[in-house]
Amino acid sequence: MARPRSDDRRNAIMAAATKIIAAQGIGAPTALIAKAAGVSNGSLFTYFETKADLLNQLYIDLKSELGAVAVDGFPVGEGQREQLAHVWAGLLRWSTANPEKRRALKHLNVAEEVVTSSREAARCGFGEITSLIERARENGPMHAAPYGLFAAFMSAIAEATVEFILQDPENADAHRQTSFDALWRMIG
Amino acid sequence: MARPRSDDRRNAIMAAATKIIAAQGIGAPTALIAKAAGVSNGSLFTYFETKADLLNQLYIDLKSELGAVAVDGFPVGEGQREQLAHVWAGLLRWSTANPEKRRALKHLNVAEEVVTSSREAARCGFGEITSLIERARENGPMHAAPYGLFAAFMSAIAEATVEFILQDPENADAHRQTSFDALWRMIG
DNA sequence: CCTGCATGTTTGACCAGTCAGTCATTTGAA
DNA sequence: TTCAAATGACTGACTGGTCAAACATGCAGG
Repeated sequence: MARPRSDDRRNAIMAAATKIIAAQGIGAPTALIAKAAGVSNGSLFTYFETKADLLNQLYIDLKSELGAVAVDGFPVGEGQREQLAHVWAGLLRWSTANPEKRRALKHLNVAEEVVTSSREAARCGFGEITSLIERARENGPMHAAPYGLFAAFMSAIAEATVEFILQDPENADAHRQTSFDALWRMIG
Repeated sequence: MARPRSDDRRNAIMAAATKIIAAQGIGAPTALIAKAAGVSNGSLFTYFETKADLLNQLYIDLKSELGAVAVDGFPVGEGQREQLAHVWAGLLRWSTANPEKRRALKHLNVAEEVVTSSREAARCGFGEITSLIERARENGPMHAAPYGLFAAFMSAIAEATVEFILQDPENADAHRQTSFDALWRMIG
């Protein structure tokens, strides 16, 4: 058998794409990504059918990683406030500790090339978080609001907080606390 | 004197750019914008030095319009809650009534081509709103939070709300109310 | 009223550069 | 030797921006 199509290469391309897209946005040339991955540009297209395919895969990958990190070490026995605080801290920690991944994800979030089915696929990594949120708000003033609206608020606040922490990292903890308190006040 | 460089043409290009950029994003070819404006592609570059110049002008234009609309009919004598509700309603009304302008603005907001000085220039249309927000939160639990963080929360929530209203226009009023209540709860 | 000229504007074919994706050729493990 | 995998020069499509020619307009003098 010939040298196998290694997953290592795939991952190298994904990692390179993360870096390049974080720096240059979705418009970055595939040739640059291939080069950064130590791969010929022709090879890139044996691992990903099209550029759009690469972007979609990367989106799912990053989003899933974010979801997984946020529920890691989930405090099962605790109250809702502590559980949500845990998830909140996890989201912010990953985003601030992996600025390139976050930045790439930010670009992918608004990219037209990333199709609906990819967005749905990525959502399934957030099942635990979704149900936590549902439970947390069901007795508060936002119980009647559609879930999507509330989820949009949450991720919007998270996004704004991360943006702010990256600008002012010294007060990261304070900003995290401020944003969580604001979020909790919003819930009820 | 020969036919003057009409502002009408400039505006036509701006309007066309709004439409095309809303539909295709920042990457839309200038030729398409020129065509939609009923102008040759060469002419476009007599009104705007470069594509980036056009994007910056358009950004300032749209953002200023949004700011102006939000403070239109500002209820000077009323309480802070009513004042903020007025601004909130104004922001959401403009955004939902002008989906193309909003969509174009959304693209421009994240465009690298739009430089810092343009963003600053656009901010001055929001002076009134800024001071209102400062007054509104100065006695609440967010009084210690940096202004930028709070402003980011606000515009993030507004953005999420608009997105949601456009998906579910029948319940626009309910969503507007929900989001304002959430915002007000956040303030204190 | 017409004609010719000067001034300034509009035009669109064109240019140079860029990009995603292809494919004939090479490589190297089995 | 065999053959899947890797390569990178190449292609065709497209883009922002240019520029020489065409055109509109106002005016002076016949």
